[in-house]
Amino acid sequence: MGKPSFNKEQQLAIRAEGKQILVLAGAGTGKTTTIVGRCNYLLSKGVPEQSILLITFTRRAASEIRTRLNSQARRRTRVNASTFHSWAMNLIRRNPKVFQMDSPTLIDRDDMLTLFRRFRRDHKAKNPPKASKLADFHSLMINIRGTAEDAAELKRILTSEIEVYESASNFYRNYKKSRNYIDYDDILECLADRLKQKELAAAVGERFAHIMIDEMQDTNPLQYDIVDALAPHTNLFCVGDDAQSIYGFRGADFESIHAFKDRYPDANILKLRENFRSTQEILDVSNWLLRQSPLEYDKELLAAKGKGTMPMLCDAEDRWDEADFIAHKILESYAVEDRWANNMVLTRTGFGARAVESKLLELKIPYILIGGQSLFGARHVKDVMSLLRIYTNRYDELAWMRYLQLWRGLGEVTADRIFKSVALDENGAFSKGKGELRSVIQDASANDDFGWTRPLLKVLETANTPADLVDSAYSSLESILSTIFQNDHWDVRKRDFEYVRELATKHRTMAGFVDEYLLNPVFERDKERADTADKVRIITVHSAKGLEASRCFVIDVAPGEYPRTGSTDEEVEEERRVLYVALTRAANELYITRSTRGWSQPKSKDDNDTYFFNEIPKEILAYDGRTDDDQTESEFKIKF
DNA sequence: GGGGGACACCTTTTT
DNA sequence: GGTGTCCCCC
Repeated sequence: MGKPSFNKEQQLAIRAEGKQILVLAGAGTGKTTTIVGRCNYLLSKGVPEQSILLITFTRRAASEIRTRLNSQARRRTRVNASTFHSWAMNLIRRNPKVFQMDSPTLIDRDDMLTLFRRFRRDHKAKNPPKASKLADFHSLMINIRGTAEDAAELKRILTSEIEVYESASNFYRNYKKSRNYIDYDDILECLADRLKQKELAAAVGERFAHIMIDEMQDTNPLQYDIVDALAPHTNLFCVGDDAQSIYGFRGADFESIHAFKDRYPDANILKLRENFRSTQEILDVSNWLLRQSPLEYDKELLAAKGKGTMPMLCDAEDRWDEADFIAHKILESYAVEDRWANNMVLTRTGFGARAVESKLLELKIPYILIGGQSLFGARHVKDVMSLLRIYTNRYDELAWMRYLQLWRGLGEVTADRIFKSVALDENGAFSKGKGELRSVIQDASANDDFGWTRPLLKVLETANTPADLVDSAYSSLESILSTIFQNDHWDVRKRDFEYVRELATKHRTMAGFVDEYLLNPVFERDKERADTADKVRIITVHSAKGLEASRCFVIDVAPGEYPRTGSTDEEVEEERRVLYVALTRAANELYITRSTRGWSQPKSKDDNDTYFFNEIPKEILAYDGRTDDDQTESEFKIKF
């Protein structure tokens, strides 16, 4: 990240004129560099920092950009780099009247699933699908701004089943509304709907006169509605690559980027073609993968740095053998390079890298795992946060239910009764008239057989900085939590609260803190400053987009996994792009590993037929059998 | 009404 | 290996 230098195409993009600009940039062509360059260019022309808004799709990408901006400016800039969600949430929080949202409580996917589970229980007769399917369906419907039928078509749901999905969706929507909850999708929906008002769109567009959007291909219809509303009032600078569109499950359509010119007829479209990241051999394999697609990506990346070593496909016996191979390659390289962080292990799923993780642990190789469970998704943290959520919003039913059930002998039915008695009036409406939470709890404490009123009263006495509240909540729940988790790594879990407290010190209000931890999740094992530490990175492909490493291991590239068994044609293509993103993270060395006996064995013959690497030409990929020398063919009988 | 044991079923991906 | 769910007993 030294002094930035740009090639011709990048310079053109950085200085491009026009109200709407789209930069089509292949993998490794310096997208982030260009965005940061453009940003600095605008600043040098006198554009005020706070009128620049930089939108990314993951919090990781946002913080990456922020870091680069800060290091170049040698201070904290006031350029706003954030995800669509956290930017929109801030707008809404600061303007409750405009958005008609009076301090709503933000709920996460866990809460969402809890509600859909409740629906399933109450509607058993309808034989509803899994809560996660109901949730995905609802979310997709909102994100494509379509009807239940539209969502059903994308999800291949039978017409006869739409009704259940739709009624679950309605239940969920009504529930949120009655309790003043908003979820991730509501944040964007609320903004998109309100921006239909021209004056508001003009005001927001004026406030954020330059909006830059990274990974434009991941924009879904709901987000496009926001962009479209602002487009006449702001300057748009978008960067994207159709071949890296991997968020179809969230409603993004990779072809929408091709329609940019139709959407904005005066748009200025530019291209970045030169790849600075990888060796030609790595790009040859990546290019080959895209060429096999029936879709015309028209993408042949050319390596600016020329030739290097041949990527390698490695067949291991099982997951542990695969992990062993990777760990030893890393150890070998460390002996020469003296740097762990040159290595990145790319996994498709959060749990897929478990074998690698334990192997690294065993060999004492430092690593961080990115994209796993977030700190605030951990049960014990949610338990403590439920107490603080009640403090913030006494009508937060989900928090009450979780909190009350911490007590032994206090189950769902009793919890529900208590919640109703403290938060609702006789008509089931919020009991605004019942007085302060403190006096309500005090009244309840008279016949509290369990002791649930004590922590609440204690928290209510606490001076209200978020850090003090976290302390107070934790210390009053410590004994009960240590009992609950006594056989479940309590000693490890309890250490998390120090970190939660530290995070809380950065916030002035509890509501702001709660928002922040849901919108910018902190990853459990990401705690010790990922960016500065020298560690091997184990990361999901989705989180790795935009990142690179000198040596990459793409694991579990086996039949039945790439593409996944039972994928539709569209899904197969999305998975091809997922693999493409993974391959193009590598700068110098690329290892593609798979095992014949893992958890994901090919489930059918089809898996072998559709497998992406079936026909890979020998000339572009080296091969390591990992078994006896005479055995050159894997058990899959892959033509190689 | 709550707890606990036995069972099945998984496992995308992010905000 | 973990989690959700069902069912039976206190």
